[in-house]
Amino acid sequence: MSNPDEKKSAGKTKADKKKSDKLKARLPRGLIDRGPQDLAAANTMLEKIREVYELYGFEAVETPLIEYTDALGKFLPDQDRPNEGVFSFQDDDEQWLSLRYDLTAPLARYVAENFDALPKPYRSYRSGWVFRNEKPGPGRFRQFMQFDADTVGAASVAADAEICMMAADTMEALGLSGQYVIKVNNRKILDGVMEAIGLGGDDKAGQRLTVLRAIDKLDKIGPDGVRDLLGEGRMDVSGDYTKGAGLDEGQAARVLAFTSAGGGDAQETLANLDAVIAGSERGAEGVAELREIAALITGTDYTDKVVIDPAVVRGLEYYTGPVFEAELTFPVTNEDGLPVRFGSVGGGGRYDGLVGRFRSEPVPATGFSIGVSRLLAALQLVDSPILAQAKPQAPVVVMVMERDRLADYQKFVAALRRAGIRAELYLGSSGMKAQMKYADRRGAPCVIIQGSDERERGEVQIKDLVEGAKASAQIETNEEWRAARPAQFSVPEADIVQAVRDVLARHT
RNA sequence: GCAGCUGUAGCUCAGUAGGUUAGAGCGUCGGAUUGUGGCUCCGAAGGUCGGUGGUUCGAGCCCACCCAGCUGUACCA
Repeated sequence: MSNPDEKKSAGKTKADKKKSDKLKARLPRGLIDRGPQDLAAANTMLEKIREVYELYGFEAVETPLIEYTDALGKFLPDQDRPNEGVFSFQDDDEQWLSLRYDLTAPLARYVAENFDALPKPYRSYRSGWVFRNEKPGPGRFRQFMQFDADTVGAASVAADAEICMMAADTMEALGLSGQYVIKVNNRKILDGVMEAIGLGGDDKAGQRLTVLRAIDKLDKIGPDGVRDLLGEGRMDVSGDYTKGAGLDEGQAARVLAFTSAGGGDAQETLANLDAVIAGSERGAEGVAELREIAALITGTDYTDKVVIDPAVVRGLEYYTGPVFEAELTFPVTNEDGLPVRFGSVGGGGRYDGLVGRFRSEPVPATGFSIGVSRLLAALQLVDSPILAQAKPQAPVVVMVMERDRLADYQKFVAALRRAGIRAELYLGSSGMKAQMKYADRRGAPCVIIQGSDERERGEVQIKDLVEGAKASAQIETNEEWRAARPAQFSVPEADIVQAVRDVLARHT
């Protein structure tokens, strides 16, 4: 070649120029790529959930990722900040469209639009990506997957109870037996309490919402923190101040009495709640509904799995009755060994008003949503055996020794594929060593080698890479390693399929 | 949005009170070994020191502003 210096400097200037022009490959924050292991794990999980939902008689339905903005929420995007919270954009005709941020609002739209054609109660499930334009955090992404089941057109709390039992069965199917709890509460009780302390009426809606959010943070900031948020406000450790709901001490005490009404068992909790809501008609209705749910669950397999917890409120406004939350009961730590606050991995409740937005008559509905991405992250952090069994099998690699014999190699590959064995021909341009490295990196169970020597004998070499790796532990020098050709044997061409099967059988 | 912390190679990080050509480990690629993945050894590629401006004879280091990331918090229809 020419003068290396000259070549180097010439190459460098060129590369520098090129580099500054090049796009930087980067992923927007809060979004992730998923590799083969992640996909296999997620698919396994989705399949388990789907089986449970099917068993309960729910049918599949899919709606698009994009909806008219007004179908998702109450208002059009703020002209100045159209992407606040959701991702929104305008169609050709200037109508606002948004990426869905949950699967409930699109279902309500679907049911309303096809109301007359659907059997009622309509029971359906669906999974898919949803999008939120919010600050991401551990286990929180801007695109994530949910798996929902809903019963529309059934006002009975039997529908709510069924949803809870199905949520429990789903967690069992995911191998989380004894490691989760489905918490149930009823919005009407809290509404009753708020009514009783003078927070009823439309003009107090904002204040009621603040109370809901304060209670929602109970497990994070404790009763004292909640008390501050119910009153004047709270200063957190970072010095950030959150304005409170402005309740007086008596009112706050009343709310806190409600959240701490949980007893040793359902009967005790219900009795405590009766006392707390004394005098509120709406509250009494809520307790009665909870009592019915308890009656359907107590004494069954679900007694310890589905529990009444008055501190569960859910942040959303649209819930009108029973609300549910699925929570993991084991501690989760991240890669650095630090504890991670996972919160709930699923939630739901009754939303009797949501379909009614599109129709003149009210339509009762209840449903449950599993945060697939978050639950998957939790399962991965605890090395769940459910995911371990989902490892994809890597292909057998047929190596290319003689460039002009590609047709022969292709025949080997085809024979393996016909036998249902994942196989591929090496399609790169490198030599044998690189091909071995490639196969190793792919995780191939074995490679097929046929050079001129083997071809003349009508044979192929099969090298078992898994056994070979074990053998390498005993071998010190490379000379020895290469001479020994560990875990390698020769078979007639006609016996390739059977020989590979034998190798695969050894490693599964 | 608010607050704190952090930005040096693909990754994890050194970088001495401002002082020549900014380093290491891992990873990547190549060679020793033109037909054998591991180990070992040798070598190479890879950097606008987050950006801009300022102080200085001189800035990866000091100052200002900006940007990005992380953590907490708020919001999350």
